[in-house]
Parts: sequence; structure tokens; C-alpha cells
Amino acid sequence: MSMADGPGTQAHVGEALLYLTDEQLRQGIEAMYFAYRAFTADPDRILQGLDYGRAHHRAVHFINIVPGTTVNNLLSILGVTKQSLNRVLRTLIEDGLVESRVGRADKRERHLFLTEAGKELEHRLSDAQRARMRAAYRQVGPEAVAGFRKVLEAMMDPEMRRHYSGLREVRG
Amino acid sequence: MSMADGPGTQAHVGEALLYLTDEQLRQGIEAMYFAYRAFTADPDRILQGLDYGRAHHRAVHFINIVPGTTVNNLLSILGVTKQSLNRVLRTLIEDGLVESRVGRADKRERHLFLTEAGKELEHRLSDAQRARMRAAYRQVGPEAVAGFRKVLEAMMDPEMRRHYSGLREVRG
DNA sequence: ATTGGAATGTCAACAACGCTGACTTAAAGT
DNA sequence: ACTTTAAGTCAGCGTTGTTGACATTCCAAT
Repeated sequence: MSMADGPGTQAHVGEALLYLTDEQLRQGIEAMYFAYRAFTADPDRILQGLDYGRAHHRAVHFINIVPGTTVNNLLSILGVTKQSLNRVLRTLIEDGLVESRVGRADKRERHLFLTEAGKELEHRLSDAQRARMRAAYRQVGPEAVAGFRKVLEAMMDPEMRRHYSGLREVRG
Repeated sequence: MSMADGPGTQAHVGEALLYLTDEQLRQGIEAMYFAYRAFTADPDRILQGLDYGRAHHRAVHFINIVPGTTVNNLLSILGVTKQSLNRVLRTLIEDGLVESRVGRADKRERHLFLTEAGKELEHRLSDAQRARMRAAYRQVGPEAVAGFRKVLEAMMDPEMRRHYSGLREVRG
């Protein structure tokens, strides 16, 4: 199976697997590329000029989802180094968007929360992103959306899937 | 509609629109984030150590799709500045992965082609990416895949959709 | 109580890849 | 002739990722 397959291996099998053609897969790959660019364009536009970037958006997003998360936990969700995250967190804390509270049980840990200002930025960013996704969802209907979610979940690494809130019981 | 809507606007409308809840949209957003990370992980792994990055991958990908494309056309597909693209193209040409031919009709233009070595790298990269997508497609079946593609296409900016090969008649 | 390790933070350096601005060359259009 | 277009180049900068080294603080185990 996998990479040893020549191009178009599935093309001769029959109509039932036509969606597994190399050409079909390539179109899916391009669709991911262009859609992801659109997906990030709106928040990026808001962030630019605030001295913030995509990394700040991600931090604010996940602190909002899991308030009180530790730095280490955030690291494993975001999959970056602590130095990289620290640079982002520092500016967010300095600017009063994120609060870092020393842990009670373990004082080494820092628990992260959004301030009111932080929540406001998070809302602006996610509103923009949701607007685009809502428009797309409306266009295509519930069945397509269900398929969309299924494929994305199947594409994730198991490591990442653990962090994916769609499969968590949290808040639901 | 759009950003003026309060959170959860759609939640009270009924079961038919439950997939448009802010919470459902947020899960879609996160799914995009985690899936895209997985989606780029395999090629990134190959590229790292070759002195290449994601930008090289994209250039090689689209030169493969539209052989003989001009630099300007590639710029509009990729949505970057010519300086940014030039840095990438220069190394690819120096390393013998891309060939740049002066245009016949318009000698200002350079037409870009993959060399054999370039085609080989393109194949390695797309094989890795296709393997992941094929596995996901197999797991979820054709209907989910169709929905996946529909949502992605609906999410694209019209500008980007023009470049999306899934809607082109080229090669098909 | 001292030691070992975990969690966090900081400093420095570097790479990839976006960006702007300025400028050149060559060729095409008018 | 003049302007515009395509491409390339140089210089500089910003964001965000990376390593490596090191300090601090604190828990936990010997």
C-alpha cells in the first residue's frame, strides 16, 4: 500500500474507489491548502497592526478553551518549544491579555487565564473565523459538514487527536 | 448575520441547524487546525535536512501542476511577493530541480519546469501527503470525502478558487 | 536534609519565510 | 521616444519556529 504504490493505482479498480485516484487525492491536497489560507486570512488581518501574529491567536484560543491550563499543557497542545511559546505568552501577559497565576498545589506551575481584554480579542478573532465557516457550512448543508469533520479527524495524528476538543467531553 | 450575532445564535432555532452552533463551528475550526498540522507534517519531515522548507514544496507542487508557468502566474497562485518567491526559486534552480526558460513570444517571461530531479522530489513529497489523505479517505468513505471537498471549496476566497485545480478543466 | 529531577523562565543565536522599498535590465506596448 | 510590464536583486525587518545553555524554584525520594 502506502508510498510504494505507483501513481493511479486505484484508478483501475472500479468506480467505487474513484475518489482514491492520485488525481482526486491531489485535488484534496490543494483544497486543503487554499482553504487553510482563507481560513487564517481573516484573523491574520485583525492581528496585523496589533503587533500580534498567528502564534498569539493560537495561544489565546486554547487558553480560552481550557482556562487555567498550565504552560506545559499548552505546549503539548500547540506542539512548539517552550521558548517559542514563552515569547508569545510574555507579550500577552505584559499587554494584560493573559493572566499567569502560580499554582496552589504545585507552585512551579503557572495557570493561564484570559483577562477581560484577552477575552475581547479572542472573541473578535473567533467571530471572524466563525463567520467564514458558518457561511461555508450554510452553503453546503449538514451532511457535507459531517463528512468534512470526519475526514479532518481521520487525517489528524493520534497525538493531536487527543487534544481535539471535538472528541472531549469538556464543555459538553 | 456575521459578527454582530451573539454567541449561540443558531442554537435555539432547532435541530436542523444544530451544526451551526458557535460550539460546532469552534470544533470545526480546531479540526482544521489540527488536521492541517498533520497534513503538512510528513512533507516537512522530508524537507528538513534538504535545506528546503514549505515554500519550496509549494513552488515545486504548482510548477508540477502547471508546467511552463511564468513567475508572475506562480506569484498570483501562491499569493506571496516576488522577492519571497525569488529566494525559493533561485535555490531550486541552482540545485537543478527547476529549469527557467526564457519565453519565446515574450522574452521577458521565464517559463518554469521541473527537471528530472525536481520531479523526483515532487513525487516523494506528494506521495507522503497522498498516503495520509488516502488513509483518511479510506476510513471515512466517498460520501464523507465529497462533503469534505464541498466545505473546503466553500471556504476558499473567490480569488483562490480561481487557482484551485479541482475546478479547472486542465488535465482532465 | 541533601540530592535528583521536573517545571518554568531567560538569554543568545540561528533559520525559514513572509514583508517593504529601491533599483536594474530587458522587452513589450503605444 | 516614452511608459509599462516581467523579472531579478539587494538590503533590511518581523514573526515564529528551532537549539543549546543556564538559573530558579520546588516536589519527592533517598
